[in-house]
Amino acid sequence: MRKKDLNKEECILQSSLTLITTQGLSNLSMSKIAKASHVSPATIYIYFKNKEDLINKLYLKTKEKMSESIFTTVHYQQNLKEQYRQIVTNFIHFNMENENEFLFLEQIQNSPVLDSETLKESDEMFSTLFNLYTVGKQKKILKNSDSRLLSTMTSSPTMEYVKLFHKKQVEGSPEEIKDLIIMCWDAIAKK
Amino acid sequence: MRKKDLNKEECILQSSLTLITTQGLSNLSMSKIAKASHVSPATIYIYFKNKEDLINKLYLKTKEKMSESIFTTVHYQQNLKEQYRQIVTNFIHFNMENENEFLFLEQIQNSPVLDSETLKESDEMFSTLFNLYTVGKQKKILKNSDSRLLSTMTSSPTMEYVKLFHKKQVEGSPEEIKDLIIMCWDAIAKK
Amino acid sequence: MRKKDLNKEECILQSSLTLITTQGLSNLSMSKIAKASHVSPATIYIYFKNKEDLINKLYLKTKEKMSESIFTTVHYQQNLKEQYRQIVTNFIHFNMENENEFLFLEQIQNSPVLDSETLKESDEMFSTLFNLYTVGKQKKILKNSDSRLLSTMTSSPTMEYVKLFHKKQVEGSPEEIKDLIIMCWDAIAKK
Amino acid sequence: MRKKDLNKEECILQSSLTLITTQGLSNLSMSKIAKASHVSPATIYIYFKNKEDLINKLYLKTKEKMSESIFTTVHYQQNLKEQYRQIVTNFIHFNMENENEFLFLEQIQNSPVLDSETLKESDEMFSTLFNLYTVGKQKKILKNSDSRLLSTMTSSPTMEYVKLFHKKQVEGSPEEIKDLIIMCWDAIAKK
DNA sequence: TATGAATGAGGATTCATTCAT
DNA sequence: TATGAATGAATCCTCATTCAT
Repeated sequence: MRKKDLNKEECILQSSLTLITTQGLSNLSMSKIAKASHVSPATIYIYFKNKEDLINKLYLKTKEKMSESIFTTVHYQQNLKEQYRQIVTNFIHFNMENENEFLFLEQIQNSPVLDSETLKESDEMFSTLFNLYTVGKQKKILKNSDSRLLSTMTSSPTMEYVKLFHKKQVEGSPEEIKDLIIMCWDAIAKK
Repeated sequence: MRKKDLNKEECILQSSLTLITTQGLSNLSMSKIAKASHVSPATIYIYFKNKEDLINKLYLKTKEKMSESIFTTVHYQQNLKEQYRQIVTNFIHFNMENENEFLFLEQIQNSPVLDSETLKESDEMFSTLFNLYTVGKQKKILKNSDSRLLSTMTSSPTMEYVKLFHKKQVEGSPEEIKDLIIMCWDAIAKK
Repeated sequence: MRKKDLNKEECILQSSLTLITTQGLSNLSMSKIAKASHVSPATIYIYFKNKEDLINKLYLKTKEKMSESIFTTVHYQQNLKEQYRQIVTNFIHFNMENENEFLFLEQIQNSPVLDSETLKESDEMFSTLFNLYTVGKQKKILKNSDSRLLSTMTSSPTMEYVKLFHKKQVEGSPEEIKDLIIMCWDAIAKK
Repeated sequence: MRKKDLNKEECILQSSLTLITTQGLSNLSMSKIAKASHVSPATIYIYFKNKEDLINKLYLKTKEKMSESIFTTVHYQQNLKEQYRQIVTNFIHFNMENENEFLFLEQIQNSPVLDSETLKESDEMFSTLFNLYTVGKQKKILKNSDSRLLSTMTSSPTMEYVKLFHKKQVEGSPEEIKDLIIMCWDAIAKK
């Protein structure tokens, strides 16, 4: 008996990602995925319990890829603001360099297809960032708000910025990005 | 001859709104809307060209309702920061008091079903706010960023806050809201 | 109380004819006719019992128009062959000059929507021609076949010729037409 | 894995043929076909791209069946007139013995659902006959007309004859058929 | 007469999923 | 593991026709 072919699973996920970004989440169908992956519809069900499961796994995989890209180059011995700066910079670059992943995440973020388990796992990947907020609040560097609010204060404008970048309505220059990050920091930092 | 029944159109839109917030945009179907509106599927097509048209019109109607609620009580003779405070307060309250509308807008904001014409019309409803940003930048009160970024800097965290409110994870007290708005202002104001 | 507006009936029939020739009989719908005639769907039902009735009446009207065009200029004092020549020439010219009517008749000829009453009425319009065949057989000028066969022997190749003409695969010159008619005559004439 | 069931495809085509001849092409629907074939509507789409494709394939299959029946027993060493006689006799018999196929072809011949590719393929099946016309013209046996006209000169009256036969308005006796074929030959033969 | 609204039934097609191999 | 066939349910939408005015 053969092992599950990881390449095949990978391939299915990759095709799904592309289909979602090109045709929209609501136009995604299992048979389209099958066709795009050069695989039988039935095969997809070997790797994924159902469509919902597939999408949730794709979400997790994408978030994981992003999290790796964001956190691995951070120097945790540096001060908090500098860590923040590095992380957010990485975040912006990841989304600028991976348009497919960016478009996918944008579409899926508020979708009801993401189940709570998935959302929890996803949050855990970004616990580093949440810790940073918690510590920042303890050290009286950051405003004493709910960490989710502090988090949005950064993620939303940066995502918006990247969207403008992909629409070529914004340059994406280091200066611009620096300014953006400063703005975000100001929003969460204690005055 | 019979006249178009405005109640019927209203009813269809209302049912759609409810269905979207309870079952999700991707589970919305014309026959479900028909059933919920106690109307034949064919009747919907008298009032709306197709499903896309219906959703776009629902979006516009909702945005219009919101815009009215937000802008009508603003005192434009007051200074810019105070105007901002009033608008954002109204915005938060509208979304707290109209959970259905809030949930709908959250789901639809990044959806590809919204056509450019609709987005343009929607933007025009909020031109007041954009003018405020423009003026603020001219008066050197606000940071010199793209207005869409300044806008996101406010809308994203407030929407996030309202989400937490509906999940009963924040209080929604006047103090909390005041703090939130201050945080938003700090993010966009020149130091 | 107003009279039925004959122009309106005429207009509905005309629109139907055009719709059938441009979009095909199977794509004809009452609402399309209504739209094309600038009339309410309900209005059509004042003039026609139903869709079938409309089509049958359109068929009769078209056949009548054709029959008038074909038979009025025939000189019945002339000999049988000359009468035949005139009639067939008129038939060909009518179909060359009225492409819409030609295309309509082609589409409808073998359709089951034509009821027997309509077919009978239509046949009666062309009784002149059938008489000609009967007389011809009596006078031993024509072959002693069923008149319907003799009739087809003429109508089919001439219709085919006109089809080629409208497809611009045939000239439509008087000589060509003369040859065609000779061929038809040879097919039915006693040797 | 399962193989495509040729019987199923055959069955779908057969059901379609019957439905068309009994209820008319315009009353044909995919769900009716599904029901008549004891198959899910979705299954039809495994074998045919869509309704149009199904009809076109049914047309080709029917024409093929006819072409086989017409041409296989012809003795091509015999003279042209004799070949013609054999072919036309076969043609008439095929249509007399296969009423369903006959009625189907009559309905579909001038229908716009037949695409040009199908018509081309169909023509190629009958190239034998066209060659015969071409050779006949070269040998000065046949009139020098467009082969499509010569062809119609035979097919139309024979089809009409068969129609009368099925309506029992004509005997179908060998003598009648012989006379009919003579009439057709006279129409195309050089005098 | 004339009409726009209204509709249940049905149109073609695709869906997510399972079956049989 | 892998698959193409198979499917009932669902999709959006249009139909011919009638209603109420």
